[in-house]
Amino acid sequence: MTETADSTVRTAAPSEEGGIERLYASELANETEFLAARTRSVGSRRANEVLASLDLKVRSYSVLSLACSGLNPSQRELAEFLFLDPSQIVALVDQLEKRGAVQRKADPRDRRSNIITPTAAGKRLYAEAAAEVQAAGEGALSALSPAERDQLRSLLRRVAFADQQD
Amino acid sequence: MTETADSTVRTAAPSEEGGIERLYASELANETEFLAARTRSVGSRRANEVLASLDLKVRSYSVLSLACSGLNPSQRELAEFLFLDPSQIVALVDQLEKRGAVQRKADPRDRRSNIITPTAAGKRLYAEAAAEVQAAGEGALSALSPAERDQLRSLLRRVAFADQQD
DNA sequence: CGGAGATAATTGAGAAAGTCAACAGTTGAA
DNA sequence: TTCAACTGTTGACTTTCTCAATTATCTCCG
Repeated sequence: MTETADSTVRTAAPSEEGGIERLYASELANETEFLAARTRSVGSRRANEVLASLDLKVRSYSVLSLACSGLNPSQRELAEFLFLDPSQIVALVDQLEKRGAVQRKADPRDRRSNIITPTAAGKRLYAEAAAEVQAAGEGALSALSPAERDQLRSLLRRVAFADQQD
Repeated sequence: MTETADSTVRTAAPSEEGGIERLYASELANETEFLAARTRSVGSRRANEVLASLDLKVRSYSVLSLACSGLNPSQRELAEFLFLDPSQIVALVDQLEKRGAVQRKADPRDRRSNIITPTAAGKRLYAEAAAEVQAAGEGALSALSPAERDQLRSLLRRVAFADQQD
C-alpha cells in the first residue's frame, strides 16, 4: 500500500496479443547481469545446435579448445578457468579421451596433475568445430558492426577477467 | 599430423606455478560467446551471494522483478523472456506466492493465463533485493568506467534481443 | 451454435548439471 | 621424516533442464 502505484491490473495492458517485447522495458532487461545471461543463453543454444553434428557440446568444445591451445592446461586449470568443479572436468576429459580426441599426460614437474593435450584427430575435430562455432557466433552478432563486435568483446574481457586481471 | 605444431609438452610451459592467466591468451578466451558465459557466471555468483540473505536466487529475483515491473506478465511470457520451461515458472511462482511476495491473477482477457502481480510485501522485498543486486553489479563492473558500462549494456541489449528486435 | 485445433498452466518422470565430502597419490616445507 | 596442502577421482545428493501428458480455455471455421 505504501508503494508507487496501486497497480492491480490497471497500470499497463495485461497481455495484449503478440509479444514479449513489452518486457524489454523492464528494469531487469537493463541489468547488465541479466543481459549477459540472456546473451549466453542464445549463444550456447546456437553453439550446441551446430556442435551436435560433431557430437560435442559447449562444455566439451571448451575443453577441447583449451587442449588445442598449445598452453598445456592441467585439469585443475581447466576447472578454474571454466568455473567448473574438478569432478566435472574428469567426466569431460574421460569422454574426450574415450573418443580419441585428447590425452592425459603426466606433468613432469608435478606428477599429481594431468596435462591435457590433443591428438591429431582431436586437432582436426577442433578445427571443424571452431569453424562452425565461429560461423554461428557471427550470426548471433549480426546485429552489430565489426567494430562494435570488437568493442563488445573487449569490454566483456575486462569484466569476465576482472577478478584476476587482464 | 597435419596440424600446426607437433606440440606434445614442448610448445609452452606446462603449468608454471601461479596462475590461470596464461589461458587468457587462448582462442576460447576471445570468443564473445565464452566471454558472455563467464561474465554471467561471475555475475550470478555474486548476485546469488547477496540474494541469499533475502532467501532469493537470481531466478526468483528475476521473476519478482518482472512481477514488479508494472507490465503484468503472464507465466508464459515469463518463461519465454527468461528462456525457461513453463514448468519451471510454475515452481518459481509457487514459491514466491507461498511466501506472500506475488499473486496469480486471472487475465480478464484470457482465463487460461495467470498474470503475476506483486503484493505490498513483494514490492518491499524487490526494492531491497534490487538495491543489493545493483550494488553487487557495480562491484562486478568496477573495471569499467560509467560510460563503458553504458556502452556494454547497450551492446548486450542489441545482441540479447536480436532475434526479436529492440 | 458446435466441434477441431491451438494454447496456458500444471504435473510428473527422466536426463543433465551443479555441489560437496571423502580418498589415494604426490608435493613442499618444517 | 612427517605433516599439511594439493590433484585427480569417485560417489552421493541436490538442483536444474527437458519433455510428454492432462485439463481448462480460447479461436476459428463450418
